[in-house]
Amino acid sequence: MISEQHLIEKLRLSNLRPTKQRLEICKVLFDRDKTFHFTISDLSEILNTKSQNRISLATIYNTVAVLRSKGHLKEISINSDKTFFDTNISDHHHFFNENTSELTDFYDQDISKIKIKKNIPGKKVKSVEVLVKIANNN
Amino acid sequence: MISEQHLIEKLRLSNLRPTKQRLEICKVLFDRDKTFHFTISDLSEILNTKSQNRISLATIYNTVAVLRSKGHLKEISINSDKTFFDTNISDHHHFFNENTSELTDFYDQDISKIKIKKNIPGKKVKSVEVLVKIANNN
DNA sequence: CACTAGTTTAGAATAATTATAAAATAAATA
DNA sequence: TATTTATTTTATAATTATTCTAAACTAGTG
Repeated sequence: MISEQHLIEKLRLSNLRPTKQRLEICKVLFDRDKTFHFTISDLSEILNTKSQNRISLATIYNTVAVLRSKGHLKEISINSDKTFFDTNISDHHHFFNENTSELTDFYDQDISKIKIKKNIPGKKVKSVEVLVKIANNN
Repeated sequence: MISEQHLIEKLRLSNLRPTKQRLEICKVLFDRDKTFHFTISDLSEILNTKSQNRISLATIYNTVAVLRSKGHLKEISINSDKTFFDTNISDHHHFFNENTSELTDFYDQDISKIKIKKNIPGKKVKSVEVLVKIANNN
């Protein structure tokens, strides 16, 4: 349970005005126990069933984009028709179940330390993402 | 330099008729020294400048899809507006340049050995892909 | 309260991809 | 070789996620 005050702080610290819409979206995204993997349409559906005052799709896109740019959400590198986001912004990785298309997190302790020995001159590493594709044994 | 005969074999072994269009596409894809990373629009552009008899976009989509399903091409897990494919179907990894959207391969010798310490019961690891996002220093 | 910069919104625009269904063609059969 | 059948190609329309636009709205500041 995260207080509204906490969410307001979070937004303010990123120079984002705590508007009604952003607070509602943030409540859905961040007031939960477990990591949340979602697409815009997932989020949109939740918001529209949950609350009576509908938030426009453009606002949902805008808000998710700005939260991502401020580092509160992570975009997951998966090739899909829809973009996936993750509320878990720590360095972690994913299992992708090829049978069900479901994602599961795994963390640094679940993988040997990754060290990239090659570097590209003039470029800086922004992120290292590991995607482990899994499927049924049979 | 791959002979036309070799490409015909390749197609036949996958139960694909070696049509004029497929042979032209396969020549572009597989008759090269280095790995080829491409999007449909890249491929389309090459085919249309290279040859006088234009191949329809639908055929390019169809052919790439069928080659992928037969295991001759790999779809790369990147979240982008366009889907990337790779003629290198072996297990290997990528740098993704966020400024130019270009991909660069890197191989096992360029990264410390990856060992996944977590496993999902009843599931088998199909692939481990590492995506390193890079960007300009400034 | 009044101002300003930031935000929301509906709807239009864009663009990748998929679907459709008719025409063309490769392979199989006679 | 001629005929038949199944596959493939094609132009075009349809679909769909995402971005753009510009007007209306609102939060914060003085």
